[in-house]
Amino acid sequence: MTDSHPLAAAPENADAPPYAARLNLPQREAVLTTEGPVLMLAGAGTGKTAALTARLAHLVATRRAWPSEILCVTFTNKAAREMRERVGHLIGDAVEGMPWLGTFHSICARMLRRHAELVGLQSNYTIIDTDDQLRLLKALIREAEIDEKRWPPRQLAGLIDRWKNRGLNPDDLDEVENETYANGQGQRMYRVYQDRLKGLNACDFGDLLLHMLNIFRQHRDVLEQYQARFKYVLVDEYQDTNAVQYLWLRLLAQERKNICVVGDDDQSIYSWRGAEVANILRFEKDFPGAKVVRLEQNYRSTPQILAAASGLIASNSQRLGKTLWTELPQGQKVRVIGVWDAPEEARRVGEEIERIEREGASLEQVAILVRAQYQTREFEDRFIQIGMNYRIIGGFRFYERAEIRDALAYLRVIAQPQDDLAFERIYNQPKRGLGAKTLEKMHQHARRREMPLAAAALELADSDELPARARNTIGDLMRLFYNWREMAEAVTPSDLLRAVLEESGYDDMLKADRSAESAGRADNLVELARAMEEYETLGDFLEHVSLVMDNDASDEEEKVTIMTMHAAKGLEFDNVFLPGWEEGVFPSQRSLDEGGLASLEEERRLAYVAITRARRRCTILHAANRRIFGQWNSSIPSRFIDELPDEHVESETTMTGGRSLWQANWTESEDPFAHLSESRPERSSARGPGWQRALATGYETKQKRVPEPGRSAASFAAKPRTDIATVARVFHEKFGYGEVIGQEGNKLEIEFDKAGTKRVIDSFVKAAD
DNA sequence: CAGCGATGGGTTTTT
DNA sequence: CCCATCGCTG
Repeated sequence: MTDSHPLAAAPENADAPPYAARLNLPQREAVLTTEGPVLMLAGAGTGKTAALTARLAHLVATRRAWPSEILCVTFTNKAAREMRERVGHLIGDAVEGMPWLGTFHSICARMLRRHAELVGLQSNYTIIDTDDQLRLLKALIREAEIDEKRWPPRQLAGLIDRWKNRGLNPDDLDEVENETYANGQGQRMYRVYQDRLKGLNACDFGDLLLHMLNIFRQHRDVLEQYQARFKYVLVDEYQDTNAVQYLWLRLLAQERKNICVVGDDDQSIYSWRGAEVANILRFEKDFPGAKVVRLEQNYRSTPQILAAASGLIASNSQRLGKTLWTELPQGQKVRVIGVWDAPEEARRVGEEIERIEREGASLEQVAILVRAQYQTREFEDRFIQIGMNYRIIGGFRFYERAEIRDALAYLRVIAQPQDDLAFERIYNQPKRGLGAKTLEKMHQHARRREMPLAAAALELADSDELPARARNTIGDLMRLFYNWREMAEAVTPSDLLRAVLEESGYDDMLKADRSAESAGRADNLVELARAMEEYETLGDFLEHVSLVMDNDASDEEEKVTIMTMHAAKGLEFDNVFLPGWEEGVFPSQRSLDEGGLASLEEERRLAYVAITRARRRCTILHAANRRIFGQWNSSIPSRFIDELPDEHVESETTMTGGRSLWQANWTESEDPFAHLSESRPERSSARGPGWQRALATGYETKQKRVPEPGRSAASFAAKPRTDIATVARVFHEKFGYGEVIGQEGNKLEIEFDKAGTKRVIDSFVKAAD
């Protein structure tokens, strides 16, 4: 790169090792300052990961530390994986010897396996997820005879999480905290929950960190062992650390003080789940003499995008302050488009994407970033209609699906017979005729004999406590488990799973279920078995599944990405669309209500993150009307739009001129109320401004609206299918089963059983059998 | 024990 | 509006 900016005048240093050769001056400084505390303030797109990985490579290459002596912490598995890969490019196979590169949780889980007994666990403890956590809390709340309506389990779960995030054990709660749940029962319930987890030889996500913090605090020898081992500590996304993570890090780094943290206070968007920006703001106090390095040269975005984002974030008061600059050539102004309503917004975005696609852009380089998940629907609907490939990130994760959790529950009971939560999940799944009565009996017996549920079940199978039928069923089930445990010793985890699914009757259950989803469920289980192939032992796999497994669906096809702004952090795209910039939506009303100015500033940081995802083009949209939870709201443009510097923004609205606003864009082929008359006529009688109801109803008298002509590129591209005739039964991923009542090009008109009549692109349906 | 209607709640999300 | 969950009923 040819540097003209004085700060970037990094002399081409022939002596510089390869990993440092392409770094700019501040980056190089961050890499080469190995001793002592370093705070790297890295703005969006300034190459912080490059600096971080180079630093790691430098430490190893100069023999300052073995890979196994470096602690490198990230927040997400994805970040950890990426880091491992990039470090691998720099130092080669030595990266294999980096056991301590990972997320806070996976690193703590690994440590905790070694020291489990210090907190009353065995080393094969189970890590429970939020679903199990909730079910357990619910049971405990019932046992405590607390009104679960007034004091919902979710709330208690939230409180416990927050306490753990702050590093608080049950004994550490003060009166005020205690009072926050069920009139002073918070502390007791927290304690009961922790005790019960120990009994189950289990811990939740928060415990992984809290247990390790407790161990470090109470067992100096253990702490010293790790302090001695970790010669260098590196932390990514430091602005996202919460109190417990901060305390844990501080203990580990306080001896050698070779800690390098990387973060950006302007990108702190997770305070609502316990992250404390304060951690980054006070780093210099915690580690006196810390070297502060600012990375301010942006390599990602055009000057216009950068200026727009910088102008916006300048409205925040609480920040360390950075001045981003770039040498990239001029680009286009940030566009702000005002539309009438959400459907038009989606339509407009679709058109824009088709346009840039025609200009040769890849759909992979297009993202739509929304504030809240519900906003994705509108785009999904629209994209299905025009046949645009898209993927929605977020929502259900693979391992959160019921069938996956069922399968895992079987495996957990096999691996860890004490896991009552898992046993309870599957003892009657598939249905074996064991109901609440039997469960109650098992619980009673288990409590009396102080043994796990599965063990109690085994004993009951040999007693007269239960009716013969239930007794036999349980006996059979326990025999199965006995066999599986033996099998677990001999076969691979994935073969074991296949046997379990077959012999438990789970496969048969899915086969018998003729509903639309069951085929997909079976596929997911096949996929799960396949994912297990790479694990040697069941224990390995179970740990990975609870901590590490995420499904980044590997698609071959190019797709537009639709996701939340939160999920987009750390990513970049050539073209970014930011819909829904309206007061109440973004900034979110709820956020404002709950957190006041601090929340507004966090929303603004979110806007900053969103804009800085864009490399070349950024388009912001706002609609005048939007239906939220069935209610029509008319809205005004987000204050964030006003805060964008005028000279870098180009505004446009479809609602111009003296004509009434809605008419401006209402044509035969494209009317703003298409969605109202489309297949759900009852919608037109929805509550709403009277004039709107009147209009909608009036328009509806035309009955069959001429469907929008296929103006989308995608719909021209595909050839009509000939394998689907009118009146054929078909299945559609989203709308379910239906009957084809018309065909026009590659578009089918289908009367769905559940979803009404819709026009869809034929490639989205398959023949139903 | 399954299936139904009432009910209530509905940002952001990782691990 | 859409959904998940719940308690009641057959």
